[in-house]
Amino acid sequence: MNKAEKNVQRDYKKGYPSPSLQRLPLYLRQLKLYQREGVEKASCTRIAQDLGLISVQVRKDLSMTGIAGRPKVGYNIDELISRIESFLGWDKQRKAVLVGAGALGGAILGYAGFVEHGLSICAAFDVDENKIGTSIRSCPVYSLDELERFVEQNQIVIGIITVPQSVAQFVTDKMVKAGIRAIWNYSPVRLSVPSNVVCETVQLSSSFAVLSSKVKSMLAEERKTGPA
Amino acid sequence: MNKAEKNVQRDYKKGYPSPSLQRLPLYLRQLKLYQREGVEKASCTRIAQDLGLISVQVRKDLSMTGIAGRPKVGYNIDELISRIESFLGWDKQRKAVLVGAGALGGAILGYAGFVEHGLSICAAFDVDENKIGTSIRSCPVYSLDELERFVEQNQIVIGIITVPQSVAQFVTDKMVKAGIRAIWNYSPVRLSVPSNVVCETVQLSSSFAVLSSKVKSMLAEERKTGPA
DNA sequence: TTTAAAGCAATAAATTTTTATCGATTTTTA
DNA sequence: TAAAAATCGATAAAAATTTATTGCTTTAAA
Repeated sequence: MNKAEKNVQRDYKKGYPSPSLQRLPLYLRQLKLYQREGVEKASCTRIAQDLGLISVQVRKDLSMTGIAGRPKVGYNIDELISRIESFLGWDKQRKAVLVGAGALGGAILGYAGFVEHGLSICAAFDVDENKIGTSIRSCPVYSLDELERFVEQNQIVIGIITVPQSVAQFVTDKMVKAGIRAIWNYSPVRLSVPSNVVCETVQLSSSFAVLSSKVKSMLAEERKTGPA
Repeated sequence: MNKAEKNVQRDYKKGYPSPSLQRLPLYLRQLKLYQREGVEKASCTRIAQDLGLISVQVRKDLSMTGIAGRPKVGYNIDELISRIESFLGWDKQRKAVLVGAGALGGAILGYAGFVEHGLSICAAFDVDENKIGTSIRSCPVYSLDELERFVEQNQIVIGIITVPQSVAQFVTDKMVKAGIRAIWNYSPVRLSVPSNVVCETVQLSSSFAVLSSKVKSMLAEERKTGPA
């Protein structure tokens, strides 16, 4: 590894383990399920069982939030939920805009779950004249030209990118210029952003690659041992 | 970890490192970019640079596919592409159905990229009478009642789930019963499937959790050192 | 009241994944 | 034609992540 490569890597600041962070929403969902069932306490053993994990991992993950559990009892569900939510910053609403009011954009606007994660999508933007002026899922669609003004006036923090890959970097630059600080990117391109802006890309094909690999080894297995 | 927990874990067969698998589509995309530019060879150094990775990691990842590179030159791009594609099984089309012809389903049907990954979505299914009989992105929408017959008659391997979480397990069971062997799940529920069926869940909230964590540490950093 | 069981917390071990190093090979340049 | 530079492939080291172990605490049952 040469010096240039080292600098690339060092750009990311060491925080919490990413696999653990990614499991937190699973716990949250399960805990809310318990909550709806009227259960008040949950042990790691129980949570692990219900999620197909093992208890020590759950315990270690949850310890990130600083919660204390009681032996033989577990954690208080209400407290655990609010601990996780505040750990992720999901306890307060963060304002967002979405650019690209196509099918994918519409799907994200329509997914109610994100509201529970503190994501408040205030407006969508597009260049399509037929969409501008309409509402999608009660979210107004404006012209992309108005992005900058809107972001400034409404102190938007998060930008969601659901445009075709050919214009993803262009939209990113516009967002950055407008003052967006975090970008949730649904396009498959690697966006370049300044160091004071964070970015997270959803790679659907990565997920499909994992599935494909599973399929391949399943089929290979069957050729050896015969179909199930 | 008790015995029951051990069995849960052992259910998955050890294959290739999942992080490596997830990077393969990134390489593929970059390589096709080179290809369109008319470039014939690419070194790990170059690929790493363009993707923000380091060369040894790229080299190790690509070695999964069994490709041989030449020192000082790199890999032949055409060959590397077909190696990756065949490694993932993306070189031959696999037939799929999609259940849940809502916004998310429509977005997936509309994403042309998946065709390049060997994913051939033959039909969509829904229970909404207004959708049944129509076409979305030139993909016919049938009644969910017809799923089983269609899967059997057309030898469908993959099922894509884009329904609300409340019916995800119900749809899964239907798919399994019909003979689907792989499920790509876009709902946030953990699906239970028999051991001869593989399943991969897209967790959008996990991605958002990572972004949220980045935002939190960015903001915390700024409170210490002052805004950029 | 004692004993047993469940489960948390902390620490240690194992595993997986990433990164570094080194020798060999190919190309380019002197 | 020899030396230098780039990069592969393999192996070793380091770091990150997962899993195991141990001791202590709380609850419940004998």
